[in-house]
Amino acid sequence: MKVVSLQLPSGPSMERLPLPFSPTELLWRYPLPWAPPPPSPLGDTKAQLPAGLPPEPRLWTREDVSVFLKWCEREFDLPNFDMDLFQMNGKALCLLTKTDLGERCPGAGDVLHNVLQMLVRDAALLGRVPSSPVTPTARAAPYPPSPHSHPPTPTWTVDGFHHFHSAAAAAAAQPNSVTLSPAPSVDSSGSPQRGDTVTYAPAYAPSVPPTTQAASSGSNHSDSDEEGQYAPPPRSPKEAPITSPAPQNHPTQQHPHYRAQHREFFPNDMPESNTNGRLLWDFLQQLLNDPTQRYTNYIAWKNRDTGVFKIVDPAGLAKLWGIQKNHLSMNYDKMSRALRYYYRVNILRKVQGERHCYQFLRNPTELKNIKNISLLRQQMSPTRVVPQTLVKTEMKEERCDEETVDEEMPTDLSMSASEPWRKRARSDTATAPPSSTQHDKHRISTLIGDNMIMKREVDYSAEHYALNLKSEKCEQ
DNA sequence: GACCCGGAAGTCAT
DNA sequence: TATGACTTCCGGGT
Repeated sequence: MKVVSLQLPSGPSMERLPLPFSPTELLWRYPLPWAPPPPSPLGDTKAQLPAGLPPEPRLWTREDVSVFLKWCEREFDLPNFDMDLFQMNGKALCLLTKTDLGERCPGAGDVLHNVLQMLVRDAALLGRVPSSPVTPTARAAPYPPSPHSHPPTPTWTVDGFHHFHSAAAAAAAQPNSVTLSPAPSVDSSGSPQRGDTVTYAPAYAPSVPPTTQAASSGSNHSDSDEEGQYAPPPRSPKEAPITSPAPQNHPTQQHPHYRAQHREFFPNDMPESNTNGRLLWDFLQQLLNDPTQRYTNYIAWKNRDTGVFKIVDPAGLAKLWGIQKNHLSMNYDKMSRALRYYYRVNILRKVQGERHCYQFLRNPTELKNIKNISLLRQQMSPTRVVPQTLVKTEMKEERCDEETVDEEMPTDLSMSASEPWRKRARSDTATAPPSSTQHDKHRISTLIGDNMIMKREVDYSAEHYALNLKSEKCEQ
C-alpha cells in the first residue's frame, strides 16, 4: 500500500476541499449502522420540512432538492450550498455519502447526510416507497463499516428528462436512475456536455440501457463545442466549485469500491467501451467545456474552434485527474506523459513554443465515435506514410494544410498498439515491416497502429477539428 | 530547474 | 488471456 503525500490541488478548489474531519464528523464517525443518530437539532426535521416537500427524499425532484437545501441552510445555519453541485433529484441526493456531501458542502455534509438518512429511514418505516436497488440501505452492505468506506457509485443512467413522477415507476423503469450533478449544460443546441447529457438530453430515452446508450449517443457526449467561440470565463477563480473529493490519504481509498466512488467527481459519466472512468481526453474536454467555465483556472481554451487549449494550472489539473482516477500521486509529469501518448494517435498535439498548450486534433464527436468502432479499424486501408520527422516539422511550423480532409480516421486509441511502430520508426524507416521478434500479443494491434500512424498528419489539423466542429453544429 | 519527449514496464479494468 | 488506457519511472534534450 503506497502512502501518498497528499497535496491538495492548488487553485480555486482549495477552499472547497473539506478537511479530513469536520468538527461534527467526529460525533458521527463511528455510528452503529442502524442506530438512530444521537440527539441532535435534527430531531424534528421531518415535521419542519418546507410545505409541499414530500417527506420521502427519494421522491424529490431537483427543485425539491433545491428547496430542501435552502431550507437546511436556514434551519441549521449552514454555509450556502453551491446549487450547481446539487443538480440532482432526491434519489441521487440520497445516494450521496456523508463524504460526498462533505465534499460538496464542507462542514455541512454530515448534517445533510443525517437529515437525509433520518428522512429516508422514516419514510421506509412508513412504507411509502418500495425498496430500491439504489436506496442508501441497499448499497451499504458490501462495504466495510469504515468511516471512509464508500458505497459503489451507482450505474448512472438516464432519469427521464427532468423529473420522475413516481419513485416506484422510476425504479421499475430505471432501477438505478438518478439525476446527476453537476448542473445540466443544456445549451442552445441541445447538446449538453457528456455527463449532463446522461440526464438531461431529451434525445436519450430513459429506456435505453446504459451501455446501449453510451454507444448510440456517442456523438453527443462530451460535446459542447456547439457553443461556438470560446468566451473568456467571467467567473473568478474563487467561484470555481471544484467538487474534488477530499483526497484523504486513507487505506480504504485503495479499495476497488472506493476506486469506483471517485467517479463521483464527475458522476455523470456513463459506462462505455473502456470504462473505469473517463478517459483523459474526455476529462479535459469536460473541464474545457464546462458550461459555467468553472475550471478555467485549471485549463482553458485558447482557441476553441481549432481545439487549442492551455493548461493553466498543470499541477492542479494533474491533481484533479489523479482524483478522478484515484491515482493520488498524479502529477503533471505523469499526466503529460498520458497526453503525449495522444500525439501518436492524433488526438492531441503540442502547440510548439507555448508552455502547457496543446491542441485537440479531433473534435469530441470523433473521439467518441472512435471509441466505439473498433471493428472499423480492421477495414482501414493504409494511406501514405508520414515519417515522424516530417510530422514533427509540420507541427513546428504549425501549419494548417489546405488539403482535403480525409473522412476516415484512425480508430484505435491503443497506446501499446502503436508502440512497436514507434520503435520501428526510430530505428528503421516508417515502412519497415514488423519485427518478427515482436511479441505475439501485439501483432494485430501493431498493424492497427500502422494504419493509425500512417494517416496523414494534416488530416487531423486544426482545420479538420474546426470543420468537424462546424458540421456538428449544422447537424444539431 | 521546469518543461518536454518518448521508451519501457507495470497496473488495472474489461 | 488479450487488450486498452493509462501510470510510473526514467534518461535525455531544450
